[in-house]
Amino acid sequence: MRLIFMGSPDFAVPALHALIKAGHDIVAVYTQPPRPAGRGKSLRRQPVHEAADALNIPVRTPERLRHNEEELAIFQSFNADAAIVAAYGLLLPEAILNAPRLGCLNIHASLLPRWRGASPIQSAIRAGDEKSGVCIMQMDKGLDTGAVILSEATPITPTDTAGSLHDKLAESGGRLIVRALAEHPTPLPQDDAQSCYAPRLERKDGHIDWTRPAHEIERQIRAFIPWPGSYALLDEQSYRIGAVTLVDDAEATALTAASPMPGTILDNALTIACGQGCLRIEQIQKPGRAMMARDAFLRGTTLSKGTRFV
RNA sequence: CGCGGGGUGGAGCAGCCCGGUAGCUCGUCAGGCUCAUAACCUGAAGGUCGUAGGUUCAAAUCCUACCCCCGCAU
Repeated sequence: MRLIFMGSPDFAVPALHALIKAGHDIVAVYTQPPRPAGRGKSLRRQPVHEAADALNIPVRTPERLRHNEEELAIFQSFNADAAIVAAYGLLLPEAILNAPRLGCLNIHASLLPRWRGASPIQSAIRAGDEKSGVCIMQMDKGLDTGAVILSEATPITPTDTAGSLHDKLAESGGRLIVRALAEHPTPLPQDDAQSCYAPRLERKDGHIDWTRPAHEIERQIRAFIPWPGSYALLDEQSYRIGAVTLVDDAEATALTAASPMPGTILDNALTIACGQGCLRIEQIQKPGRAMMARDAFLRGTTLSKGTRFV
């Protein structure tokens, strides 16, 4: 088929490659404009942009599509059978949605209607969901509200991070979109009553709230790897926490017998009191340094017992 | 020229501001003590202090350039 591909981050790249491998004709790629990124703040092209360049596919990077008649005309002129959208990052106005013969199909990294929105992968892990997945939907006006054409579930393991799950789902997305175009399954409307939202994350969301239960903090830390990461403050400085393990109930009960304030360091093994239970820091990163294991960290850092992360 | 923090024996750090031939904790190796040990004691190996220049009688320490790593920004 004659397709327009719209996507930006790494998540969308496997889908682009899968479509090409399946023999589809990608007549144009839409992606976010190059943005200042990385050290040096130099302009950097989106992963999809890089991939499209490597494939010699024309790339368009409009700042917006709403109220953009000029871009709409160009979009229509591609005369595409369908547009495939994967984490593009821009809202599509109705005129765009209706332009291709088969409309616009979206690859979304959750089992809709659960986790509509910008951070479906992180949200599923943080909430403790047992599975996540990918949905192909027929896009409509709303935010991730379109009827679902195909879906594929992926279990979330106890050691999954957003990074590891992302990679599985991105690949799943590539498989599914190819199937959707080949099989034309009947779209199934979403049950809005079962929906929930996954808001766009900010750096600040990574600040660990030690008053929450230990198991929730553990999930957040995995959910926020590699971004935005989780951190705690000690002496005005930000320490990134890379991995923790839950302390079993018996030990936790003994360690927290004195009802320490959440965030308090309980022993010489970096065990931290939480709102409920406690957990042990396994990987930690101090300012300006690389992530390191607990024992390495403790060798070069003197922490008096009783100090508290905030 | 976006801002800031780092690169010191295998690991993590101190020393740098106030130049004077390298220190701490741990690891490694050997020996000792011990029923035994991740415990303790003794000893040893291991570093061109990121790279290249410069200043100086003398540079990890001051100056210049470059390389690599980390954080802010999505």
